[in-house]
Amino acid sequence: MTSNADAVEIFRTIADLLDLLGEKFKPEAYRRAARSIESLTEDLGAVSARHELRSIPGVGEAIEEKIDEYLRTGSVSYYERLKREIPPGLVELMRLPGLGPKTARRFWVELGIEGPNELRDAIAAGRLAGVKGFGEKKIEQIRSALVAAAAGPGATRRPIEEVYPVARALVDALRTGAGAERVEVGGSFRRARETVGDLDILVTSKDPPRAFEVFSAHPLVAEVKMRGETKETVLLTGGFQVDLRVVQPEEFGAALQYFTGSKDHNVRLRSLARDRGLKVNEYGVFRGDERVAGATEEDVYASLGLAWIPPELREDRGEIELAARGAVPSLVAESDLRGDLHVHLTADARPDEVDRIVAEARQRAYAYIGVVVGGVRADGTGWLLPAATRARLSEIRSPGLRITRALETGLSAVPKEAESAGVDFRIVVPTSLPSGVPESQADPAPAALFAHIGSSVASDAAAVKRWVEEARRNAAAIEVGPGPERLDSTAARQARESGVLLHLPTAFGAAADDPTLRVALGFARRAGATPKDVANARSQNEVSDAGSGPKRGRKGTSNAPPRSPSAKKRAA
DNA sequence: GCCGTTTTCGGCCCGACTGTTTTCAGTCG
Repeated sequence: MTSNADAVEIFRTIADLLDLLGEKFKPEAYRRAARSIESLTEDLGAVSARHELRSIPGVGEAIEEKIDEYLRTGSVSYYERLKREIPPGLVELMRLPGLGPKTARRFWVELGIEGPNELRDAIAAGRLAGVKGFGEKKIEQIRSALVAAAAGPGATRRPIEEVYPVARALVDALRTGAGAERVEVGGSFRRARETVGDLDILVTSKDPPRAFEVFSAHPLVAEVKMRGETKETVLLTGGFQVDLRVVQPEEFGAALQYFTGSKDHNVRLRSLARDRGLKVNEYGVFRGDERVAGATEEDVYASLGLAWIPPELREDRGEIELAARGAVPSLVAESDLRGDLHVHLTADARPDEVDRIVAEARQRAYAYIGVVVGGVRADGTGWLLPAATRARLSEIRSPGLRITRALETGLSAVPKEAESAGVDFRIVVPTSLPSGVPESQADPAPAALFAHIGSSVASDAAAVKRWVEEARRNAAAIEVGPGPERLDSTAARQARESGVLLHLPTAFGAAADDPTLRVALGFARRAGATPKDVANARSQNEVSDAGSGPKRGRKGTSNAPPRSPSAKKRAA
């Protein structure tokens, strides 16, 4: 069995092994290819079958051959040979913080050390003392890195929704307490990647030392790792790393662009600049010694002949070409949202909860909401909101707001007891009725939305593909956002490219700083979604048309949610 | 090993910081 993730790991390790051999440019070439493969929305096997491997950025003749060999045989002979040449323990060594390929190689060549255990013993035996380039501090640094590595994996990337509150707290502290004028978070957080390895915070300040003081005194900060003139690195409790950089106002745009990345995007930008006789760094865009841009990101891109590119697209996946043609898509934004088809109440909600939801929808100026009135539990039994609450839903009127009722069911599994709910459309969730549970024979309401779909793409790309295909066949939207039950940005891109609309959770009833919607928007934007690609950014009219794509098989008849008579008239 | 509105060969982002140096190499992002 082959997988993209497996191929990525092979190419990453090849890069590390080549690093250890002292190769200059090959390692980056293999890493580049690995990053590209990681962000693919389909299996390498499918790309290979179409003979399109070379269209993957960073994949040329040699890497194409290795991918094909991997797909055929499950292994790569070049990789196997490198592993025989170089002790695998050296890769572990060079991955220790503060150590790199050069140092690991010196241990191997000069001291015969082939792995972490041997290095630990060598340090204990004093064999490093007196070796050129290894002073007391360096040896101590290595010793503690070894101890940390032995204690288990260090700080790993964290889900972006967990990082939101941390980012917010630090940004607030810098704004209010540190005299910082502009404050922005860059890095993969700003690009809305699913996971974030560290935070890069940029500020302008007339008093940098004060910014550093306030920052390192923040209650979340456990340890100051490093402080220079313009940059400070701290570790939070739990080991999460945050970098603070203080820049001049005239550099702010260039610095934000630079520290937002991605690496591949920046490399492309730099070579584009070089071709035009310009130089880009974090201080600005320069022609010789003259700064031609730097205060804003728009200036930086414009000086290179490019339209501004939303951070979520900066992955070198064709966005620079789009920006050169002035064809960057207008990605969906919060202000585009016009409703929510998936509003949950608690199962025992009282009628006044309905009024609360409606008030919130009005406050957001939404045109429609779909409220879940019942569904099917894992054991196959149905549940419904209390009768009085359902009655309130049916009778409540709110000018300009259409209220529809949804039932959560399996793809075809509608429990008989949920029949009486009187619903407008179904939300399909991954469940099936156990044998013996009576299934409704009535014509079910159409499926307009697929939700609660387990979607960690890395773990089961095939399952995501099946759900996207089912959503497409039902002409239903599919939910995108944080958490294991929603599609991530890679799966969202796959859905969008298959012509499936995305649905964003708008977090009814949540606290003002709840990150769910922001993260969902970020994922949708990473997937390249414009308002037209998002079900709940469409007008009520268009949403009512959700069932007008490829026809459902079986029992599907009407569109969902049903159009109001006036909507039908307008559409006609 | 990849790549090309100057190139199919000759480039490949670039600056901050640390430690160990006495002018710089290695690592990191």
